[in-house]
Amino acid sequence: MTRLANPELPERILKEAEQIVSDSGHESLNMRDLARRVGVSATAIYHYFASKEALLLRLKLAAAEKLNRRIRSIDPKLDPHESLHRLGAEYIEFAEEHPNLYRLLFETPIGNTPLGEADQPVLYYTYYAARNALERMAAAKIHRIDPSYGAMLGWITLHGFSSLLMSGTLQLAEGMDREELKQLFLRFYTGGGMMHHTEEG
Amino acid sequence: MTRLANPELPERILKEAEQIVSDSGHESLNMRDLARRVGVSATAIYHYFASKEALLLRLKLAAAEKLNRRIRSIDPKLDPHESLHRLGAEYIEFAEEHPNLYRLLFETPIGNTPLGEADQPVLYYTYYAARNALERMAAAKIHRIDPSYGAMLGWITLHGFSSLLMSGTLQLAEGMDREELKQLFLRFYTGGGMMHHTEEG
DNA sequence: TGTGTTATTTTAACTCTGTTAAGTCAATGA
DNA sequence: TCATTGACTTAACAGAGTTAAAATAACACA
Repeated sequence: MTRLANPELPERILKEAEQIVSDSGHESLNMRDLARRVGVSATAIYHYFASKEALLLRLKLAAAEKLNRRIRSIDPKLDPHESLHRLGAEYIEFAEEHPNLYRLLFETPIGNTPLGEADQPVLYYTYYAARNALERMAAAKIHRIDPSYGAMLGWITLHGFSSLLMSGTLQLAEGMDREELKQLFLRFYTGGGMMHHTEEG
Repeated sequence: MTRLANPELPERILKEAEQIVSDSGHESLNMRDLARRVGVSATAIYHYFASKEALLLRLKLAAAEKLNRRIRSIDPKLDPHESLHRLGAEYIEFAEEHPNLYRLLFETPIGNTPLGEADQPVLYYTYYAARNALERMAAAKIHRIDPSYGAMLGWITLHGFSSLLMSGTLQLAEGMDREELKQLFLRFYTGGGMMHHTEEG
């Protein structure tokens, strides 16, 4: 059966695949089903992507770019403290809006293929952004933590929040409000830490 | 071919399956291979476990118990602050020693089966332990954060650290020492937070 | 001791999924 | 015009989860 002209098939495959992953999680991506949706035979995909894993890796990078775009949208003229706060908010909101993309980003050691060197910056963007803010703070002598370690700590807490609450592994404990926890978290993350905060005390 | 007596087959299946998952990750658990190792036909497993997913769920609970045992081993006579610190150390060390079990614990929304109510406490043990310490602190008026929210924040950061660094998604940034980050993290987590710590500054 | 019943396990087989091999067909360029 | 290449398709294999049916072992009771 003759196919109607298929402009930019690889793009259409990627788009549809992202849709599926975003809707249902990477574990339910299925080559045959994907092909059917795109309107093409299953093996056609292999003309453009070496394997399912390669395709997932492309989606992973696309998801990272999507998150990074958000982070880049933060007004660079903000003072570093406010920058950090907005970074956290954007990060968490990305995870809230696209939990399955977030899972794809961090949950899968996609096969055993570690990403190439070239892709690292794409996945480390949050870290670099946080470090940048901390370096500006250090320059202004606002505090004394090492920016590299500090940025890592910041990222760690952001990831903890996003992963633990958004992945569906875990509900909130009884009587807890997610929005409230989020606000508390954001202050905790940029600010005083667990012990110094005064909240619902 | 006659099978030699098979005392407690389900236990042997579980043990072998845990071995595989712990060594290679839950994604590489394979019913046929598992059966072969145990020395039994593939379908024999289904006499004791309804499905692969059910088996993984058992392993997940077993992994949770393993972590909880560690937490319970903490001397209850410690003061709450020291308790929290030890809790963090045990948690992280569990993740370091058994990264694949840790992944099983938090990474898989095993199929769509949310755990039953009865299993929640097993998976929330860390949270309860942290909350208990914070309640003791609150009682002693050491600080004023709400113990429920505080415990959640603590767990979130512990999970962030364990997940981000242990899952292999991510290497340490250049020039960073894992042990150093861990120590810094533990002080951050119980103590002052990112902004108040003085480290390598 | 024999015999019926149940528990335990095996063999065969089905389905679904990733993937490879081989073929079709249209466009293209010498 | 014809060989070559690109963009696909159909056929088919292998591995994995799972079910159905058959075989064997264990056991309870007459």
